[in-house]
Amino acid sequence: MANTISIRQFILGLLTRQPMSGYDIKCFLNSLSWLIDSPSFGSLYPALHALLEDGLVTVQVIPQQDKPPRKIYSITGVGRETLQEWVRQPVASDASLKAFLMRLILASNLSRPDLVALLEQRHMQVSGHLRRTAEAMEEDADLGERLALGYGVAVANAELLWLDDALGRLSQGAVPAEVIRQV
Amino acid sequence: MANTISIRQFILGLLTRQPMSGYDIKCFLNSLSWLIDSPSFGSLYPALHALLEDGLVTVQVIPQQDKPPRKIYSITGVGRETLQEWVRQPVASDASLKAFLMRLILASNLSRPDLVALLEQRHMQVSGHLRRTAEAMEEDADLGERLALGYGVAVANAELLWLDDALGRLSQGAVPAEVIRQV
DNA sequence: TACCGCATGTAAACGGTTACATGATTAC
DNA sequence: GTAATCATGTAACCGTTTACATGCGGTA
Repeated sequence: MANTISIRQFILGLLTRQPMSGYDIKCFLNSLSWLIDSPSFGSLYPALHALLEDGLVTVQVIPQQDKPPRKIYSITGVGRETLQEWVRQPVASDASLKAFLMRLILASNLSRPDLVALLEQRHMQVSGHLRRTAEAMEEDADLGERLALGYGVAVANAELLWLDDALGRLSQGAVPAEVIRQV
Repeated sequence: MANTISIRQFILGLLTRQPMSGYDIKCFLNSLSWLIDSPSFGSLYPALHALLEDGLVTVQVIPQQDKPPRKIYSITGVGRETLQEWVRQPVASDASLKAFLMRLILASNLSRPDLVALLEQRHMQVSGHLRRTAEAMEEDADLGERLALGYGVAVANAELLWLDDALGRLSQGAVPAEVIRQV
């Protein structure tokens, strides 16, 4: 059960899309920082070094005039195997929205049944939270607690709608690329 | 700009609701763990000790037979002042959903204009994310990225609907207690 | 017998941020 | 002149989790 995704594993997954430098990864993650955490360089570069030492990635150093050389990292065969091992194991039942989103971003590394399983797991978890919250709602609660609970319920319902929609398309034989609902 | 809420400040805020023991706080936070992080005892107890040393809370030790004594913490006058100082300062523009929810849970410590300001800030931030995402959507993106973005957009829209609703009620003169939308 | 709930606490380990260093180029 | 973009990296610091210690009562 992998509850927290270490940035090590996550950036390894990102490198399946294309070879990237640390700076590239940072820029990409910054564009998604409203959904997931964007690591600082202070954790990003050491993570890349660790992956390199474990043989999960390789580097190609591209010198530039008047600038430090770009170091382009590529995932290796061993890296892909290691990623598969991790990405296939089930999400923890208390996984946060961010943790789920990090896995979703790596959807390209999933087979269709695995993608369906990921979405179904999230559906079960969110509907479980909702059910338990509805039961607890009866009790007298403080203003702030009720506000936060109401907010959370609204978000959870939106999640379930999206998941139903996506799972519906997948079950009707849609290829993963057609799962995305138009905004 | 307080982006991250330290558990110190947060549990200080929780103590405005009622005096509680560390164990009580943990149980309450566990019930909300699908929305916000529930700290471990290893950070909860030291946080309580620190608040005590700073004079922001007081303890009342209640002995029990065959069990370690319960230590009930209460917020002091200084504690309330310190909390007010913190809770009034604006949220960081990159605040996460969790960070916002933590503030919302402490809504009872806010005046009505301050509550309105908190909701309006969240509204601006979320609609800003949405706008920027729509602009970036045009570009060719990977399956996982589009899935995650679609998911995030769905959640963000649900947030805006809830915020519009709550702000609408507040502007029509509803007291904070009536702001909660029926589920 | 073994585990869960109650109830507190500490120390080591871990993962991350912050702040620094380097240095050229372009823009306000 | 000051800041931002590009591009890499290190070290100190900080908050949190994990794992441990203690100990009784109820339950499966």
